[in-house]
Amino acid sequence: MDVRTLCLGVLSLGDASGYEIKKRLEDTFSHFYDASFGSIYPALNRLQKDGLVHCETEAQANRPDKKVYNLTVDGRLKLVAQFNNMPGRDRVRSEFLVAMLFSDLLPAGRVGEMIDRRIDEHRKFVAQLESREVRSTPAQQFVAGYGRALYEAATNYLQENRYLVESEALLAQVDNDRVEVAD
Amino acid sequence: MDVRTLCLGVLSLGDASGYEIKKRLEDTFSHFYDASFGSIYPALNRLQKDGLVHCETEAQANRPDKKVYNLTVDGRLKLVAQFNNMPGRDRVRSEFLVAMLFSDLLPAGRVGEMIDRRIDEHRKFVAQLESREVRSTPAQQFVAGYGRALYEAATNYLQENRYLVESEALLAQVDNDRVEVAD
DNA sequence: CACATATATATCGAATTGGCATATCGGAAT
DNA sequence: ATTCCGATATGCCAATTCGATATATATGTG
Repeated sequence: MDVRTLCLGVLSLGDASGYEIKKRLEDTFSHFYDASFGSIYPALNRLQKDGLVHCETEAQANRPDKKVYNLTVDGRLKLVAQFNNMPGRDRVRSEFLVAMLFSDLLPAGRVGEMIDRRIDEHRKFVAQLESREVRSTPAQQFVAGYGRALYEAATNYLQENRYLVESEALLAQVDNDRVEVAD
Repeated sequence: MDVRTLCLGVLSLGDASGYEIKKRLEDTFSHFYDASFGSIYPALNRLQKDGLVHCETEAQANRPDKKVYNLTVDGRLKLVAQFNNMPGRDRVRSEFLVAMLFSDLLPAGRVGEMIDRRIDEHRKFVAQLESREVRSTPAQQFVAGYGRALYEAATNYLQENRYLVESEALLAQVDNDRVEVAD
């Protein structure tokens, strides 16, 4: 699933400019997908070249012209065709978990700070999701609920198991002190 | 956090070749990080050029020479220095959830098939994690347990809420049938 | 006996990121 | 008062990363 397909998907929910596509990804997709401007704009250009989207330019005062894209029939067919393949594995990149894995290299207190911050981010995210969930389709509720369930599980896990990495960091610190004394 | 830093991290757990780094990522990191050979080998070359790792070549019969890397003092300092910054946001890419969001475009039965497969993958992953968890450090247990907690939460959520997207797909199918009849 | 999988490194085009440039407006902080 | 930041809007570009392919062989599987 590349950014082109993703753009087709977002556009199937309603016409949008590149900028608006990015915003909708941040609003609705942020917990399971994202894409940068540097990939969205070229993707739209190529989709247009391939006749999968149509573009109408709206002149704007004091801003670049707004280019509003909509799906063509070919674009809609292409989107549907993508779902013939089973979805690939999730790709996750968590700097937080890497940091936790190497928590014994972290300065004392840093691990706790990271976990506190993480829990706070999760709380904010769930609150944000719940504020939007009311007026959405079942499919959107399903995806939002999935995010909520996982963030809640993560928060619980962090609270109940943080001692595993916090005491570890503490012990490493004690070791450091001992070495310094030995020197 | 780029692949170079990641390689430093893996090497801090023990000397390894590029191939072995990839395997360790798949074993221990697979639920929260990955990297391809195409990024690992160039990363190791550059780390060597920058004096952050040292390389010893082991000749092998019928195979390319095995290049075993280990951290230099500078490399270890560099790794520790990375953790001065707070970890960035997790980046997730889930084709599965995109497919669920557009479940009304999927052929009937396909959604259920995708969810069944997904649950099965989660079950296998948890089993694999548990088989390794016994002989690991608290930090490794923490990270593995995080993965287990999230996969279990995801499995429960899927089982309890799949009706949201399966009935949706069903209704879309009914709509299609109606259109076909109307034609 | 054919085929997949594991071992091991390397290259290369294509995809993607993230920062910068451009231009203006409104609101918040100092 | 003024400076600075974020929102709006598109686009370019270097650096990074992916995914497929090449090369060569031994071992296990159907």
